[in-house]
Amino acid sequence: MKRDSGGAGHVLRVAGKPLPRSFYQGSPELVAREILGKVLVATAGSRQRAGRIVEVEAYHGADDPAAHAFTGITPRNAVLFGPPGHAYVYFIYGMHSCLNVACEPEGRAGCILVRALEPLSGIDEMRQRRGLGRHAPLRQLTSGPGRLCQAFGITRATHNGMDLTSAASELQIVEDGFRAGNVVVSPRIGIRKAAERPLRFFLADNEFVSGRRSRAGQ
DNA sequence: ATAAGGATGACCT
DNA sequence: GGTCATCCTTATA
Repeated sequence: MKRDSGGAGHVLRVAGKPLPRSFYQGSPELVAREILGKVLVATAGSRQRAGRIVEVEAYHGADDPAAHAFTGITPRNAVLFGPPGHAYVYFIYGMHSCLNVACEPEGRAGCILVRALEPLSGIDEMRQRRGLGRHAPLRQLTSGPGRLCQAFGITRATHNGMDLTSAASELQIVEDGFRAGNVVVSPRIGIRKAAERPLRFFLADNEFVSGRRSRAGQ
């Protein structure tokens, strides 16, 4: 797929309906593997942003000390215990939002955290929302969970609990026929508890995966 | 390397 | 009511 310039009035070029609720009913690991390569789409009026999911992490419930759901249901994490396919958005470090998607059947907590996207469309708008210059490298737009939420305008106030499987939803995840190549598994990033579990999944050799690389980028 | 930043939950009184 | 440690990060130097 080609990237567009992100101009106003761009029409969605990713065909297809949002992924169905059944897609999210499995375990977080399973959903994490399968969601790689799918496309996150945010629509606002005639404008839209889209990016391919290239990096995610899986979080469980009572058996995962690093998960928000670990200590049981609270007002903040209630979405995780609800039906799958809904967005769990939380605010962290006083400035960033993070986007998760609830997995597992209703009553069981679990989710995947979206950590990085490859920008596909709405790129100019992403640059604006990120406060970057007109020629900022694409990698600075959506390589990181906070960055991608800023680029897409995702906040807890407007998106927490949103059903991503509804065709009418402002935020959706769709399949566009892309075939994900090799998937790499590693420990999750930035956590202290259960840090050894291999629950981070990303597309091998994709430049938009977050985190430190050998030299280039940041 | 590390400062910035704010919501949350746990634990008090 | 209040305080405090924690937190799935990012942009700087």
